[in-house]
Amino acid sequence: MTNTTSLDRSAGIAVWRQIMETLKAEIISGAFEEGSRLPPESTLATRFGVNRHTVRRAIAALTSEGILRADQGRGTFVASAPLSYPIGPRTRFSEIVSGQDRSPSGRLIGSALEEADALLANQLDVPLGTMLIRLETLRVADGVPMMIGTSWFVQATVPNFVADYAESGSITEALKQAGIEDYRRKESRITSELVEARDAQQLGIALGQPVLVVESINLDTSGKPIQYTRARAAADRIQLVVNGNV
Amino acid sequence: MTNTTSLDRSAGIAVWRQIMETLKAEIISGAFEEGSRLPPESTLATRFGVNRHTVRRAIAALTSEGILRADQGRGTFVASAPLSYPIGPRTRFSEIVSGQDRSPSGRLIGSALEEADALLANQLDVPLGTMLIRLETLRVADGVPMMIGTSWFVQATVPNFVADYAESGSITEALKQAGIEDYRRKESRITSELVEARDAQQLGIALGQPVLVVESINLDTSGKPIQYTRARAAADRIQLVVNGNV
DNA sequence: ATGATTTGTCTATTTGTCTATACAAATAAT
DNA sequence: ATTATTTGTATAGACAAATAGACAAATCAT
Repeated sequence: MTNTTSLDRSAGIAVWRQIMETLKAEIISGAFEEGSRLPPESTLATRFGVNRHTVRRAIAALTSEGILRADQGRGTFVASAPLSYPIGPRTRFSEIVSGQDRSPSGRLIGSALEEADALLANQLDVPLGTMLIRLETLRVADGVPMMIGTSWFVQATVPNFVADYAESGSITEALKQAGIEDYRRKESRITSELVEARDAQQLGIALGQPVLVVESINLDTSGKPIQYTRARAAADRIQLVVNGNV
Repeated sequence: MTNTTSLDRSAGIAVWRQIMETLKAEIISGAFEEGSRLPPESTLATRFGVNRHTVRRAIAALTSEGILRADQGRGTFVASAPLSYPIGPRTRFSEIVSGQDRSPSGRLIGSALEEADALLANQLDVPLGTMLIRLETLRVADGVPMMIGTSWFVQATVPNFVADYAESGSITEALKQAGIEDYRRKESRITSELVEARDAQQLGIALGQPVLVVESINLDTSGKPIQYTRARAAADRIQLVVNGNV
């Protein structure tokens, strides 16, 4: 097996982690099937041009994630190559988002109070340190988790928001309770990242998989930002469609 | 001052790199505008709960990427915010990039003739087996590879396309040569994948990193599809901005 | 049973990262 | 001019990461 992945020793990323991620990507991509044996540590060490102990650390990390299992004398095996929901034709992002703020299809999985850092303060156009409400929601379609959303609101403008949202299950409804009758989307910024551990668990996707990240800002009728949302969706389940007449 | 991004000291990722990525994300998001001054190193050090030297290393990395510029005695400034790529019905890469004071350049890295398979035939609304021109282009901004695009055209409608494109470096120009004066975007479908080996090399990113994938169809004035494009961009370099509703 | 292979453990050494402190050099404000 | 602020440079120590070598323990092939 050849080694296209070269290690970067000055990138601020530990070598064992680079090896870990390379192996993980290969397992995910199907280069090693579930139950199959990995090359022995010594072989991997030569392949990556690295000491055996460094490979061992990478393997240890993957073992603690449940991806590998090492048996003394036998070898190291792929324990669980999780897992993709092959849900046929891709769900359209717009279908979910169009119903997003109105139908109670979102599950509240957490909320918190926190102070605005530089990024949030800028997005919501408030001073640093302003108290914000953070809302974590999970969108599910046909029993399959689709999207995790984190929304921030300025606490002062929507004081009783969490309770209202919990009751109605609708952001629109909860905003109405706070006297905000209408709002519109300012813009959405779309990018993509590797999934974080917590999101991976919630979405039921493997670490090392990409997620689509959509950051959006909603404005009230006067143009003041009232909501900043960062949604993460499993990239292999969701496709975002932008029409020409936007 | 709080920071939502907490530092992980046992993840195999150097603290300076985590700080670097946090700052970069904040610059991209617009928390610091181009030309504006960053908080002094000592302030950032307190904010991240870290020694000043660690912040300095993060800043050094961003400086060598051309994102920051540090002046002794004055402060550290945002030199050039990473690129945003707003898409819409009439957006063309070169227009956007030139609008942001970056010099556009599309490099032809390959072309071929091939028959339409089921997917392409459907997208371009032609019979199976129709001869298509496939074009591989690499977009570069300020010397940094931004995006790889694969475009398919129906050969019969643009017979001399490859030569025309090679000469002008512009798809719009090459289409004009074929008598197509104007076109508009029908829709764009956005998703994300793990980068493929060839793309990784062209874009200069590591395997296992995510890419944004934008599939789009351009129509001529009569509504006939003339171009189907599948573009891949390094997710940490390009951000899609969509105005209005997604 | 024997030997080869493979993972597990241990110690030692070198290199990289982060902290701590101090001071120099350039700039800005007064 | 003087002072305060801010970036640049230097040194030293604590700790993590990576290398190196050696050996034990389990498994497999013969």
